[in-house]
Amino acid sequence: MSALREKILTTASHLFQTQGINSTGVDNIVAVAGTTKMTLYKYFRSKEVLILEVLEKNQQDFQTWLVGKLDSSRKSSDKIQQLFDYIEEWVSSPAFIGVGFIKASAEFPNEQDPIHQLSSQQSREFRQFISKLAAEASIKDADGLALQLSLLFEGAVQAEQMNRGSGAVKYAKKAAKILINGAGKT
Amino acid sequence: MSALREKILTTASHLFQTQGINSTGVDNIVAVAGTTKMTLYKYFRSKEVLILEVLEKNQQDFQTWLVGKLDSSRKSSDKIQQLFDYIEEWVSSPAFIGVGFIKASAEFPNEQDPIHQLSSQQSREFRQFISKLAAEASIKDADGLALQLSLLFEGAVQAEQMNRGSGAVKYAKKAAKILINGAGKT
DNA sequence: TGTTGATTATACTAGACAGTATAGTCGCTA
DNA sequence: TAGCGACTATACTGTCTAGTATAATCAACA
Repeated sequence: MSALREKILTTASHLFQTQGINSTGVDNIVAVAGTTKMTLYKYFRSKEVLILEVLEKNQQDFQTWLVGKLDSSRKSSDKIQQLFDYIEEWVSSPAFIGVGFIKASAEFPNEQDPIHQLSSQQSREFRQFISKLAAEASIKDADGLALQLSLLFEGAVQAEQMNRGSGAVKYAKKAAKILINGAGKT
Repeated sequence: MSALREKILTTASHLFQTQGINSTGVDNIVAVAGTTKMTLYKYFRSKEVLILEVLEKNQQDFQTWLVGKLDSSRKSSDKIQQLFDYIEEWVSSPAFIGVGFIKASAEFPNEQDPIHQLSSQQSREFRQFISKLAAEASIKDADGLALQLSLLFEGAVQAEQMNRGSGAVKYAKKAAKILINGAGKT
């Protein structure tokens, strides 16, 4: 894949998170990425398509990283226990700038909007991923626990973005342990 | 206070939540409110001031409603237990359209922005309110529990907005009970 | 050297948007 | 009935933005 294309994607991702999606103009993106509008529109049909691709890339990068971490776990039933350890590691890293689909669904609340639809789909998929981990750990109401953990996750990311270094993730992790240990097993 | 001023505030609040703040134009607001820009700018110096007032009104309305509900509790130590019952009632009501400061902080991520500052202040104040309830219930780490409950709250509101009727609040409530009961007392 | 493809530079269109100016309408009250 | 204040109607300015058109540059390569 073209290096310029990549550069535009990462630049857009960064600007979207730090300035907001609607507040970030195409001119702004190309200026920071060191290219021109012509090139951007060569790779992306429209700003909307760019936004969608940024969302997909972000989610894929995170999922890939997370799955890689979890695969090093010895037993699959341990994975749900370690989930928030990795989430904390990820959120605490200096490179962390937020979760795309959370911000996007807030900025595009209209349910007919393709951007909103992709956002809520990603949120759903992440919840299903957690549910799978819960099921592997023989938890009875895997979907219920997954929903609760996803609430903690989204809340923590939100809080961490609202004021950085609030320690929200640390407490989310503690809460997650309590909820996991309190969940009934099959 | 002027009825028109009130009408503009509630109309703007509704449009901000359903379409996004940045995506809602002043022309749009006055058209729906059935008035003109001249009148809007008579009551609000700028769109930014309007946004700030909408945020303040929303939070005040919610807090007033919530405090009224909680005051009917017999013992003050019961209040923290009932908090999520009322939150569920509020989120499940047809009139619910979201929480202003969550959306606003997502759309205005710049920490220097007055709108972002007000949003994060409101989030902080709500957390302190929960902390006070926790302290009244003799919970040892009141601030820690309050942070966890606020994560559940914000996560649930977010989820409920992402797809309505997902039952997120119900599971948030269950999680809250577990966390409250698991918290150490002084 | 001449051609090709990717990229740049720059200027443009068309529409949206915040905010203002000016004149007019309507109802109330003296 | 005359005046006053709240509100409307409408047109305007200036700025920003997404997206396009056109020509120029540059590097690789045959």
